[in-house]
Amino acid sequence: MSAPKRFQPPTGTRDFFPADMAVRRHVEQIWRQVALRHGFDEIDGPTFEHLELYTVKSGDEIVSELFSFRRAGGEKDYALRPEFTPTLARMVAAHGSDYPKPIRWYSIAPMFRAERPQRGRLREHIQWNCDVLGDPSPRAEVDVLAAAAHTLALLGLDPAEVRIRISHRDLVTLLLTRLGGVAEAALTPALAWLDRRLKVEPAAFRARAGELGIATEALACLDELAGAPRPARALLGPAIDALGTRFGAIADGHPALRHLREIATRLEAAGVLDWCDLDLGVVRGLAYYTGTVFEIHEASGAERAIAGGGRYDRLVELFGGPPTPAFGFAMGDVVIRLVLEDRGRLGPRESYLPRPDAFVIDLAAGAPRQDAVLMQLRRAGLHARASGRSSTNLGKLLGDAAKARARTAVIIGSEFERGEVAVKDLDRGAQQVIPLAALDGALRSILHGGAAPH
RNA sequence: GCGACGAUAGCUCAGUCGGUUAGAGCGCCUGAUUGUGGUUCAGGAGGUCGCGGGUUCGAUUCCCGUUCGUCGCCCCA
Repeated sequence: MSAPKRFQPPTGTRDFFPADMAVRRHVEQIWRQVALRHGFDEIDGPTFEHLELYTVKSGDEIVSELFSFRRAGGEKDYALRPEFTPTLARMVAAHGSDYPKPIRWYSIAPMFRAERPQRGRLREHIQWNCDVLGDPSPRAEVDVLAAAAHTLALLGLDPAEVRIRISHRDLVTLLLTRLGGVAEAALTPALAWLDRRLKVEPAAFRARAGELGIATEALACLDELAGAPRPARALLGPAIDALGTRFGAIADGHPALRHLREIATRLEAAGVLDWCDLDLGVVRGLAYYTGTVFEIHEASGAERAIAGGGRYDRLVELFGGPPTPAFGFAMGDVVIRLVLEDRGRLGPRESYLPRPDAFVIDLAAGAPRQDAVLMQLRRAGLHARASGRSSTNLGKLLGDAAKARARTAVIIGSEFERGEVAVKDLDRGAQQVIPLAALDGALRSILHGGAAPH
């Protein structure tokens, strides 16, 4: 026999052993719970798509960032999905008309990218997408943003720790053209450079901005509006309060500003406005965004963006569907988990594993009666486990029960001949002898917090 | 695709200025007169020092390569 070959997981991927999986489920369950409560239906699509789905808008450069492949002997190019939105837009373009508008869908699924892993970025991660399609009004934004804020709260974070930074591409464009003097042709590179504003040296930023034709007036305004994001509450007041004296007068009455103010009004009513900042520095790199864009960041700027999203009113049309305004966002599991760890919001990993309702111990090791009791409990809907060892040492078996974090131990001993078992509440230590026929009820009474009768 | 740094027990790490049997804590297994746990005590198992090559009398230690990881660049979904 040849020497065994040891395999490691591929670069940038993760193995989820039980405790890690339990933490993952903790986050996913909150995502799912929020989506459900907010009226989103779950969908999914293929894990890989035709490569063209991603290149049609972004050009061929993006291929190097995708895992793309071709079936042996085949001629079609495929790619593991790097994001969900193209799949969603494709699905809506094909069958969106079958559903009443607005469509509110979510998905929780793995996404892939071929880049070198670094903090907060792996080659495979689990991503939650939440989208509203067919509603051009600010209600779409509010539906999504409220779900995002609700999620942050349920994860144990508060508005002092994480901020939802909201922006609008039309406002940024207006600023660049009217105040910055940027020509139409230079708009796209100017927006792209803006996206990098906080990642490069201020001097380097100004130098390149000058080349792009962005006037110093606009840069000063950006420093004011994007350097220190102001609470989105400012949108409830005059335009000058929200956008400053220079830009406020120009933007006053602009549809984009009106849109943002309507969003703010509704966010206030929903009780989530205080999670939000207005930050025109948020542009987002993706080409398909058309209006409102936002990112969620840890307040101190630590870690990468926790989530990001925006309006993509043209994308469904681009994939051959009817004109369908859309707004959505995506949150990955990697960064949010880092933030929760940074903030000490995650307990010990093991604490997320499900606790067995009952741990069945048979003092005559290996007897079939143990299987009978286990199945009785399982048929009654309880989570029942037993030790894998063949010991009859009750102390050790109770140790196993404690290690499994079981809530009760069902001990099968000599009483079994009389049709009885001992039931021990492992959290409180109390123990009683119960007829087998009454076992389910006795366990449920313990599990539901009722103190065992003394 | 590029750069820096790292890899010793299941986990977190110490150590070897190149030299006999490589250590600790935690975890795991066994036991402490055979029906009561998460404490204690005593034992025990477990490492080709990531992998491959080179230098050397001798390499876990030095050099090169490689894989994986961490952090950054590019890019950003």
